Amino acid sequence: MTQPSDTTSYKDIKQTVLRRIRSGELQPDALLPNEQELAIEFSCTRTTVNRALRELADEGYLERRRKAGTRVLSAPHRQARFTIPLVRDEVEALGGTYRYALVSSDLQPAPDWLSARLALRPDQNVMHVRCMHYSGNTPFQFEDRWIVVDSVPQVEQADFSTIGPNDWLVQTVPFTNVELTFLASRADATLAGFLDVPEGEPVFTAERITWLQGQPVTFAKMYFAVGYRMTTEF
Amino acid sequence: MTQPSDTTSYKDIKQTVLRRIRSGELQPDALLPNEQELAIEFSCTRTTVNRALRELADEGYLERRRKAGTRVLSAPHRQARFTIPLVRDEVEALGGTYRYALVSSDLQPAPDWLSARLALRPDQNVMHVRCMHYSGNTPFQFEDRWIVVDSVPQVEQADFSTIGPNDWLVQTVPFTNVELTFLASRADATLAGFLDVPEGEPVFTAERITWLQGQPVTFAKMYFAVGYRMTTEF
DNA sequence: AAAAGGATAAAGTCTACACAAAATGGAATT
DNA sequence: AATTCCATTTTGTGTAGACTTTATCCTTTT
Repeated sequence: MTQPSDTTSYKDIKQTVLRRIRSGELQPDALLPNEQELAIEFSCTRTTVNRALRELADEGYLERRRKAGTRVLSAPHRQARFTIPLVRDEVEALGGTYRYALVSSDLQPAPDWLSARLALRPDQNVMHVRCMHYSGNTPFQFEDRWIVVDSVPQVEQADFSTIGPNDWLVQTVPFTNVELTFLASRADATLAGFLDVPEGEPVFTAERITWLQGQPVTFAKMYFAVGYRMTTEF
Repeated sequence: MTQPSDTTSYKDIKQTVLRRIRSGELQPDALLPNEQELAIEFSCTRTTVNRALRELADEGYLERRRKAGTRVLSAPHRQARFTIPLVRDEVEALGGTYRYALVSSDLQPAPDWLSARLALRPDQNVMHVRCMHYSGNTPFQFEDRWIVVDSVPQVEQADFSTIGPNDWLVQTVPFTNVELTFLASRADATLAGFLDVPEGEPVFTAERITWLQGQPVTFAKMYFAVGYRMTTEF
């Protein structure tokens, strides 16, 4: 239908293999024919088969091991991919007008819990920034962020009154590793005030730790407005 | 070090390009040389360059368009990949003993909100299953699930007293599309009872809708025990 | 029996080349 | 000035073949 050419595409092979898995023709743990044989079956080259199987493995359907061959994963560990949007984009995508406001920003020694979490040496300084993100006049997200001064010395000169710490960091320092956590937390008095919700309200929360080649860069807690949903399709 | 051969691998190219992005040598929005030119620079074939750039694009660093070329994404929309674990695996990974208990299961016409959510015709029947997942004797997750009978007729004969509806579905019906949502909800009296928490407690919640080629198969709400954290690294 | 070693099968990747598909930017037309 | 159209560039994907790497499985040795 869609392919005017008469050759077998790696996409065709992916589809066919997927169909065989779904139909039960290929049971969990079953060993697939090797690339050579599949190439003959689909009358294409091994290169094409390789790409198809490689992608299916990447998507979590198959497991491949040299010499051992390719197997159907018994419990396909399918992965949900969340694209983490920038707050501004998210607000605007929802039709709102993005507005940013700095709450506080000060330099201080890292509190113990943070030192433990980021494996900091005692007495390392951090910049503590708290800020609000609004959609129009409605609170959208309260951000509570710590930036490790030793990893980002420029932070001492940064002015967070007009630019959010996340935007500033993205422009300023690269990062290599991220740990992202979602959880539900309870609004204490302070948070309830910022988000304009009753105290005790459940608040969807994301924590994000960022490293640059093993060096901790920043820890952020993001508290979302009531009713926030983090959705993905796959 | 690791590559004994003297050829340039697509991995080398990926690393080099990533380094250039991180170092600022390649600014956001910058246009990369085309594959031909890069192939000459790295003294390898265009095929190899293609694979490197294709993967970097897939990982969210680059944007590629035919004829327009390859650009550095200004805000790399890096994606978090959550591997959605089976409850049993998750409990056992945390060192607990998994235990399952059926709460209720009955056949009924789909409630309006569900019909709307899954685009069901009026009067379609669903199997409503509620069950608990424990770690030892501690509640771990309360699952509230609806299964569309027209999509999975076998469900009328299924016995959910010993096997969880999720496990049963995985074994029985394939699926093609999933929508996954995370949110924070408030424990009402019923839920508080099941999870053994005070009423009003914030509860981390996941909703999952599954389709098979456009046909809605099942809708599930999973309420997690207090303190649950969904974490990923990337 | 257990450990060590080696032949071999399977996936992993590279080269070299060809043609396909898309979309941009400019030329031609209205 | 706007629109249509088309040549050209750039990525996308396929073929054919070779060599590399890994790890399994079998054989041999301890």
